[in-house]
Amino acid sequence: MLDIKYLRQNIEFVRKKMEDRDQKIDFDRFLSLDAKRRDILQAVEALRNERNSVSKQVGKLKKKKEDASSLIEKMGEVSAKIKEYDENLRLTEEELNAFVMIVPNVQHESVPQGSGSEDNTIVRTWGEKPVFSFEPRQHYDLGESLNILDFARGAKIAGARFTVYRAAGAQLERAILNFMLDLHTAKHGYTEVLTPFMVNAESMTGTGQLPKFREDLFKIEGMEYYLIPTAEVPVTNIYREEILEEEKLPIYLVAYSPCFRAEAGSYGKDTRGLIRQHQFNKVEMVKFSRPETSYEELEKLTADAEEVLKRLNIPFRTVSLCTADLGFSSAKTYDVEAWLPGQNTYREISSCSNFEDFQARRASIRFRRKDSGKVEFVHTLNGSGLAVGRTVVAVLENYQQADGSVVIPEVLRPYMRGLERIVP
RNA sequence: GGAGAGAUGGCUGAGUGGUCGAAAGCGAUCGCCUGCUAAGCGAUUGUACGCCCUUUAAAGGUGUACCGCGGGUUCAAAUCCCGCUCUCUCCGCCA
Repeated sequence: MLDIKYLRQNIEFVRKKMEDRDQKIDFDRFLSLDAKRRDILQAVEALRNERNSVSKQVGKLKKKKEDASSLIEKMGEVSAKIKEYDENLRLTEEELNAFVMIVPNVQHESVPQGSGSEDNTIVRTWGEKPVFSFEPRQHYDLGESLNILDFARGAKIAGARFTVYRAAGAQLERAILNFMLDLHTAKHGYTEVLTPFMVNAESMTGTGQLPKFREDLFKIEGMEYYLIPTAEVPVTNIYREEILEEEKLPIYLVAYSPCFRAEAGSYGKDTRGLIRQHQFNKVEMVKFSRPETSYEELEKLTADAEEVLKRLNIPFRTVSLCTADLGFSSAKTYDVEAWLPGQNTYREISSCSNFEDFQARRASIRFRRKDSGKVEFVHTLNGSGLAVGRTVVAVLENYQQADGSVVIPEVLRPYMRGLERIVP
């Protein structure tokens, strides 16, 4: 969320930024709520001040065994008034809070203006697209004919958008996952964490899923637990309501987790295959940084995600999301898109974002400056490193052979007991 | 699931209705002392939100709130009452 003070003082700037994001937000209502809140606050604080000082006098009088009944009577009235104002204040703050919680982040100045994914700008492309002497097949065909992906049985035991992996397929998923975790921990300086896969409402609010995107989440019935849609949620919330030492920054964490997404409103999109599932595995990188280095960290984070594809020798391109595609909490996002020959297109396989202090303010994640002793919000960043299921898709499609087999990329072979090829 | 104990500042830990934002100790920072270090001495040591002042900064002044969370009693609550959450101990069950 945005800082209320910042919003108050830069209302026209934010108004313009939200127009660029095509967000219709009633900032006049914000201004009036904010003014109302401060009016009530001043009134109630004056009353409290009176009550505090008179109550002290009462204490002194009673000690001297003198009469204080008139003061007590008067303060009874004051207290009743305070109660009234408090209720009013609570309602106003609730409204104000509800408003601020649904205002998206202010995008960075480098974010391209646009009205759809066609306006995302291509930052770079890497790799040689493989050339096939045959018509390359889509991953779900390959997966079924190799008997490593079973969509029918996934649907039977759970429903649409669930898949059973078997044999070399299950092994490939696990190999990719371990390869990525090892790369990020050994070469990129991340510390691995393993978190709960269910979280409470406070955590979901901290990273921005709640209150606005409730319908995208799976909730446990009868309990205040939500299944995580990404490890970003538990990992970012590790430091919720904490003040960190400046020397500890930047903090790099990497986590494997399954991700659960209701995919509300995606009917008809990517209905076949592994691309869009209710449950998928992901390796997620999360950073906590000082504000002045967060954009530098975003570049490094994106490079860390790209490195996975480079080592797998899968062609990709990186795009900077335009205002229309930018997520609610993000100030700037790069999507890394892997080349999928079967689909003859690039598909998102990683999304790397700088949230600046947007999540940190919601989650109250702060740090203390060493020289001044001042407390400030950290900047949080995260990026997939990578989505595992989609990486399986990319491997199958890029490494498929004329005979229907799939060659295992060399870096994955140690994770698959030396297996070089998946054959029908 | 049953029984009991507890939750106070960066940490340890006092505080059972008023002078408590909170004793004491530790730690930290600054200063003094000192050939260096240690010891010693002195000072400082939370966060948030308002208001005043100010260049919409910083600093400063001032007020309010916060002793796990939420409510209640009272002129007045860290302290009394109710509910909740979490932690610990014992018993049961369990991967």
